[in-house]
Amino acid sequence: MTPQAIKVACSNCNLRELCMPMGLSDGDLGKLDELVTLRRRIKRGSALFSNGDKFSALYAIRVGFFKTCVTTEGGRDQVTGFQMAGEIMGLDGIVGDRHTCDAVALEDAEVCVMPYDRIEDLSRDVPALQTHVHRIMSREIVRHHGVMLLLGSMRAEERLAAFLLNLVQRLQARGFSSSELVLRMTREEIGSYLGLKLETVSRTFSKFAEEGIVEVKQRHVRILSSDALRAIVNTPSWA
Amino acid sequence: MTPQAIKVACSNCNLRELCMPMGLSDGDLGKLDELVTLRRRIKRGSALFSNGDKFSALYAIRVGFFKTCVTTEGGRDQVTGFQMAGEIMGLDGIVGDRHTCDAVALEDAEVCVMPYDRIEDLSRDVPALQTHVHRIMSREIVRHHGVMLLLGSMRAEERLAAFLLNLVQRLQARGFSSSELVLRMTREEIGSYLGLKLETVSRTFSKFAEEGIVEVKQRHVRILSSDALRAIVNTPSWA
DNA sequence: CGACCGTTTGATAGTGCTCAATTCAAGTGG
DNA sequence: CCACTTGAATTGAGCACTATCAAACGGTCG
Repeated sequence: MTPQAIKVACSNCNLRELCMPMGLSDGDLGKLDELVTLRRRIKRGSALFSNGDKFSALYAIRVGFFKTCVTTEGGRDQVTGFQMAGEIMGLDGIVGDRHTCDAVALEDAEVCVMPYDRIEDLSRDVPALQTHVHRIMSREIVRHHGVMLLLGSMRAEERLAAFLLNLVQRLQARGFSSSELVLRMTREEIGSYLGLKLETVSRTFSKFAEEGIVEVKQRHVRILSSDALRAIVNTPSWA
Repeated sequence: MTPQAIKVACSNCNLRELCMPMGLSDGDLGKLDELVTLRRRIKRGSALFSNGDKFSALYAIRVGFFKTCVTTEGGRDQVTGFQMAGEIMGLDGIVGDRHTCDAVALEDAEVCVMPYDRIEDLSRDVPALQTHVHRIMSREIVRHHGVMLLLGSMRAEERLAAFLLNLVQRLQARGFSSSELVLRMTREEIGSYLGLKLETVSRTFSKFAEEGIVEVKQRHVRILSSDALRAIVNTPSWA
């Protein structure tokens, strides 16, 4: 077995605690290796899949950072999420056999391709995988509830604070610093995700910086007081 | 077989085109009847399940109308959706084995209880059911993308127009009028869902009425021009 | 019939948006 | 190597939209 082949296997992947294999026994984990038939590289700025594309597989991010966004005929545009290593993309395509959003790489990336029909077959044989697939989809639904809370009831500062806390929390789970991060997206993309204009995002960053909560130099952000951020999120303006 | 027993069966349910049995063959449909072990009545104002409750089943609405909402420690509150006959509730509970939102009946209701472990077992035997469960979850994810678009990029009029169109479209699929409807929720609940205050919802209704787009008498709404509503949604204010 | 909850409507204030100018970082080509 | 171009980020001023506070109205159900 070549080193190359070893690297493909889920059982040896350093993301196995976060990604598809999460919670599977060693025995089941071996079967999962049949699932990932292919890896695909996506250059920064290009799409892994786009609205209207035929749905055929789910994708696990190995390296890189993505945004997903929906667009309407009317030209309305909305970033629906940012995805990082170990996270699963493509669930939107199951219901109508076509993707309904775009998945765009914000930096050079690599994904594991998991053909959907194989997932269905394999999860009939491996109950733990079946459960896990359900969990992944349920987690996405619960995540959306959080986003609705954010978009529906928070003000600009609260939204940005929640956004930063969410990002560092996910980065920390991947072994990165919980106080320092490099944003992979523009102010406009952050704004779209948070339901704000880019100027408002920029101003809010500046405000946080003035208050000594964060240091911001372009896309480099250092969080000086995550407690302050948490207080902003947990203490609604009307309280 | 008593008439009572006949009514329980999915195979005889008048919602089978919309609900869990959708797209299943007659043979598979018979197996589905094992799934629904119990029906449960919920009085108006009380909860089918609440945040923190142990997750054990998914629920299909037979009659009635629900809202789902999430609440934070900080006292923030957000309606995440309104559900009507034939729709599935409880998917949020899968990931953490506990429900993360409340499902409250907005009128006297009745649901079919589908124990989750049976769903998992049965969908291993019935591939069509497995696919269908995945589709239901995927549909929920795609629906959330639409809500994000609404909350993230629309103004009050656009949100309310989109809300009304969505409601009548779902009601029409259930055989109701596509121009007349009775709102089962308060202005405050509509506002929470749309990220607006109740006064803004009320004012926007009045504005639509002045413009001759709808007739509004309390919770009775008659849509006079769904084209006008569509135009409001499809033509962003900045266009 | 009366009390109460939900709704409507008005006046005012605040938050975030729009338009616009400037700064900054990183390439690109002479 | 530096002037130039380009895209992103910052900052300012004025305004539009929605929230807030407050009062009056109406329907529903004990």
